[in-house]
Amino acid sequence: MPELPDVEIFKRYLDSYGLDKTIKEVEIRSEKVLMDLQPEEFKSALAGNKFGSSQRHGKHLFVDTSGEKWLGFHFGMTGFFEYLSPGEGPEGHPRVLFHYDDESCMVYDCQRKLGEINLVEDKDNFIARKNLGPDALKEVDRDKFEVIISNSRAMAKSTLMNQEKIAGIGNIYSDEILFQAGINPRAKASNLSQARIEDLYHKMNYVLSEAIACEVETERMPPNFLLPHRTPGTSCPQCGVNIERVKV
DNA sequence: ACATTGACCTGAGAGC
DNA sequence: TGCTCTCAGGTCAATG
Repeated sequence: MPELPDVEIFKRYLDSYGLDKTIKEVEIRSEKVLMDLQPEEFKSALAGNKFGSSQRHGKHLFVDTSGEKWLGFHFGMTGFFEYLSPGEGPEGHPRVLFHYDDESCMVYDCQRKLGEINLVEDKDNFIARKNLGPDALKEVDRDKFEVIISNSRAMAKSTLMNQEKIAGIGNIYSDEILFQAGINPRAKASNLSQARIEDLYHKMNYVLSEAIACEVETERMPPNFLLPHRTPGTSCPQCGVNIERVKV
């Protein structure tokens, strides 16, 4: 669920509530999301520090800790941040809690524990190690996009979702982008005409930036978006036919 | 190089 | 009410 637009909203949320405050203590309720990181190492790397600027790459969010390392957040399928004012307790599935010295708190919540938090020495290095492609919104221009698509022998949907080719797009938004472009998700990427690819490029930017502008709230999205009508049994926002589900 | 499947996790909701 | 089953959909590894 957290794809590029979601993570961008998480970034803005953290930027507005969580930066420049001293971290008093880090509470770890699930070591699972720290992967192979030692909890004590994690805590000591952060205690007394502050979150500074943050940078998003695809579905990853990197946060300056004013220490030697950055924090790398990934949100899996169910991750998000929740800011707690002093006195408020966490609800839901808090996994890691960053307690500030003013008694407020930034919570990393991840119900299914498929997300992860890493200490990252060098984020470019991290991106390279993970083989992440260029960020879909910031680092892919028209020409680069055309090369990526026309060189991919996979299905259009798989190509858009492949983080090594383009970083940031997942199941939901690949569907939306292809829907807006009128392209069958099963179509072979390299078979698309240049005109189709160019249109697809604009639709990718349109969908992603529109979703961010709506702060990822489905109710606020344009009426021609498929996203709020993904469940089978509802009708197409553009032509009215019943929505059916196919597995791609 | 790509498709497919299952594993990882957990809980909300459906159905009985 | 309470149980079990299905589903959600990001990433990775194994297999074809």
